Amino acid sequence: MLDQRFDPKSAEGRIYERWVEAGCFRPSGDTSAQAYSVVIPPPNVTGVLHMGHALNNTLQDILIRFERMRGKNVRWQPGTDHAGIATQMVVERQLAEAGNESRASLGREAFVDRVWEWKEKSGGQIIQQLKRLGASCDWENERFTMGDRDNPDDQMQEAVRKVFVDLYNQGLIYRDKRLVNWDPHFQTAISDLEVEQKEVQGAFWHLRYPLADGVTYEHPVFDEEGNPAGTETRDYIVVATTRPETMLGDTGVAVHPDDERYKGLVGKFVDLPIVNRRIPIVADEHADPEKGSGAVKITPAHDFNDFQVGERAGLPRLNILTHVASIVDGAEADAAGIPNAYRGLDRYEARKKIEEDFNALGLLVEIEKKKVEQPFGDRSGVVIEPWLTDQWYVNAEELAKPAIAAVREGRTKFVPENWTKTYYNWMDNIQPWCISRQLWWGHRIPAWFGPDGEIFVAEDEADAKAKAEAHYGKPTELKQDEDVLDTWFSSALWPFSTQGWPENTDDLQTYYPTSVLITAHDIIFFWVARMMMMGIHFMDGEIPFHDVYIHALVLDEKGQKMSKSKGNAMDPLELIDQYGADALRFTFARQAAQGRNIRLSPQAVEGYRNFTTKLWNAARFAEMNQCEFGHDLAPGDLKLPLNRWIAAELGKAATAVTTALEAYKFNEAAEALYQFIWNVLCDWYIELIKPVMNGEDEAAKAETRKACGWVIDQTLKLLHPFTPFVTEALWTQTEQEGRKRADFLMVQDWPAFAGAWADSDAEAELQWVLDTVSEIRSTRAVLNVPAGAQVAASLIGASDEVKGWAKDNETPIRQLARLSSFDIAAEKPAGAVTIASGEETIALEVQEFITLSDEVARLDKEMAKLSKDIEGTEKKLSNENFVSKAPPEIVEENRERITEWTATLAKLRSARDQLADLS
RNA sequence: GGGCGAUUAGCUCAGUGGUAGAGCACUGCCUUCACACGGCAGGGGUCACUGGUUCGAACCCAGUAUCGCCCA
Repeated sequence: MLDQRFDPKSAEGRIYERWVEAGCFRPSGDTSAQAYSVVIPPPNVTGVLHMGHALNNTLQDILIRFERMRGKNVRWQPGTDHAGIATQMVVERQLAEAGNESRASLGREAFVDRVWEWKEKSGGQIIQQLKRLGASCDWENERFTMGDRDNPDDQMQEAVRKVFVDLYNQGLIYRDKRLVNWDPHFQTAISDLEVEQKEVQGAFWHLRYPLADGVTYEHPVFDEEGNPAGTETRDYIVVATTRPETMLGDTGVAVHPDDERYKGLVGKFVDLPIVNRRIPIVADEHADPEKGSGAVKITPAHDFNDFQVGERAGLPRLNILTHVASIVDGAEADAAGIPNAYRGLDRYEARKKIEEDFNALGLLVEIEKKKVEQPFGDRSGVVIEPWLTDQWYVNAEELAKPAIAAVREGRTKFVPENWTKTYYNWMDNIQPWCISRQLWWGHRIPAWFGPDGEIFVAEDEADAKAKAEAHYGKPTELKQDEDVLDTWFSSALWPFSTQGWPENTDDLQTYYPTSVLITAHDIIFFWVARMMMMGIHFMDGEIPFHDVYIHALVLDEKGQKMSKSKGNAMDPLELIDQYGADALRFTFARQAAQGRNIRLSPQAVEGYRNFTTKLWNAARFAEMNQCEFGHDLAPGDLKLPLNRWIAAELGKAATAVTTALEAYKFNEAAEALYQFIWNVLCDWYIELIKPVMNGEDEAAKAETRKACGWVIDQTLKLLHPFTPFVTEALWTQTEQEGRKRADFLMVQDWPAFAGAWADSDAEAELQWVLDTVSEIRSTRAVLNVPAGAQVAASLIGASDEVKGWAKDNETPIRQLARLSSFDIAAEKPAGAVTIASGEETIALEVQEFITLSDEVARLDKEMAKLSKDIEGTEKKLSNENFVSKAPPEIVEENRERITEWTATLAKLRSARDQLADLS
């Protein structure tokens, strides 16, 4: 006997264990079956499960379970990425807390050992959390982007080395000195995507730069109202900057070529104050005449725009900052002519001093407070410095070409389709990808330097040495590059490295390309773009995934992004504790409409928990009524219209779910199931079979027990991808003597009925029963007939077919509508209230319970509505254009409506007239 | 500045050309033998606005407004 309700807390873990033990998550390995593969977007090894993960993995699991049940050879590839900065951060913090030890004091090797230890012990928490969600990943094939600690020949590492070496040999990886986003806190380069532009309170410093060589010019001036007031002679030019300290590195001033004010100054020079550097005034369109004075200082070594201006104008690049963002000292400072007072100052101290010194020199025009955009490191939270360094780059532009083409040609499709634009937009403007990081945790770059700086790129040191010997003509000492690769460099290989590449394994053959990548839009650049580039390049032009499904972001109830700092983050694990994983999953599915974000509220989750309870109780009812589970049924097996009808409804639901899932319309699939289970199966079918179960007709009982058990079995299958735990629990617990469940629900065959159970006769009959019951109930309620009162009813003017339906369904109708009798009559009993619908009439003998005014109101209201509907439809039909141009079936439909409504209206009017007589 | 999206019931949202829907909330009734995490019945909407296309528009087109996200 089933408990009164499902207890997720005690059941979920146990069920999951049983699946794992039975190896249910393994690919079937059936090579005759179609392969279906998905790689998990590998979560960060330091990560904990947040709502985004929960949604992402729920959707993946729904598809995975669905396709597994459809008999495909399914691999859901799990794993984590090694998250260079994040992981290094965690371990450094631990070291500091534990014994005030630093990364530097420990040394590289020992530090990396510590990171591995941390990873073994506490890394990958999120993997355990995914299991609580019910994720049916192929855990036995779990991968880590750093591979295996104890095995330097590990294939995950080999893949990274091979990709690097190959791309280098193909000229697609190179070393270059460019501006990078430098994180002065972590002292490494970071990617554009790890930089967040944030608006903060800042200022524009308006500075006077004196013109060199005694040059002067006429500058327009304005009066207090802002009207032109002639010109004044100036021997200086004003520049505005948000970062005054960078003036130490200025090597030019730019004005717009069309700016009349400064036309005469182009080609002249400025004496840069403080450093006394003579720098040119150049014309460049980067200068915006509308902004500030229209003249901008150019610091090519410390600003991305200025870098380009400098390149166009041939300006030198002067570095003035160290790796911790203080002003340079020593030879570099000598070369740049930086005064001693500035050397070694932190960037913000330098800013203050520049301000003071300009003020003292009378060269500070004003400090204009305003909001400015500043780049921040997303992990360090400090302001990023554009910094000139030697780094390794991937020629992303070249790799992007086939990746763009693959989408243009439809070989990879975005769902919803509008994300292709975002993809193109980024890919079309892609910048060289800086792949080196000044970290210790990561894949060490397989490049060695000779004493003269000659570079030898090779998969291992021996190979590099051999190359060096060939180059120098003798064995030569080499030094490996200190840097590691961007984490995303290895993640980009995920769809093929996880399947055994560079070996041409069976897995690779079978599971690449993957079927679909499921991710959120904010990761298109990180994931999709990079995997596309690497996948196509290294897999002979074969795309890494056929579809890319972009799902919503999960927002809080107010529609705001969840974040720790805002304090509005909901913990998926807490919701799972409270309502069960199934409830959370179903909530996601139900709300995952394409192209729209999800606002999550605990109340919604509670509602779907109630839904699972509803299902549970339906099964409980079936069990209490000796329904038979665990058997097959064919369309001819059912004779009773009631059972044929529910089978037909089930068939429709199954088709709806299948079609929706095939199109990634999770919300439609969930909706179809919700409607079927609650509003059809529970609200009607179970209520309708109660009289059968309590009745005397043993044959009907036997068939209904079979039908009901079978329908619930099929329903469990259909619902399983969405709510795996409660459905599996029901599957197990409804196992009956003599009908053992052959296997877990999760490995059952997906119900694929096509139209086999469609049954228009049964559907018409039951639809009539449902309508009849609803109309009687509604009339009773409107007329305030006491809920418990049993009233006599009769059916008048029905066709023979309807009379037959009425007779066959007399008992259920009586029970559901609370009738003492339901007879077929020739005419309305005196005083009875009538329900008019088309040709037939139902008379309710409720005189003793009702007031005349209620009945008058009921009839008037219905007549008013009908009249309005008729009027509208008549108007439509009187329009010649409508009749001639609209499809005939639509016209016909409208004509039929009029006929039916008119008949009903006439009956209502007659009932109303009789009432008027009574009063 | 560029791109994308949203605007439908009190709230959260479905609905891509043919009589406006769901969940929650709300109102009334019901301790009916699966379920009060429940049942039955109800109330509630100029589908943001303005034009256009069409026999017919929440839906297609153009524009406006407001809000959001991404990129520069």
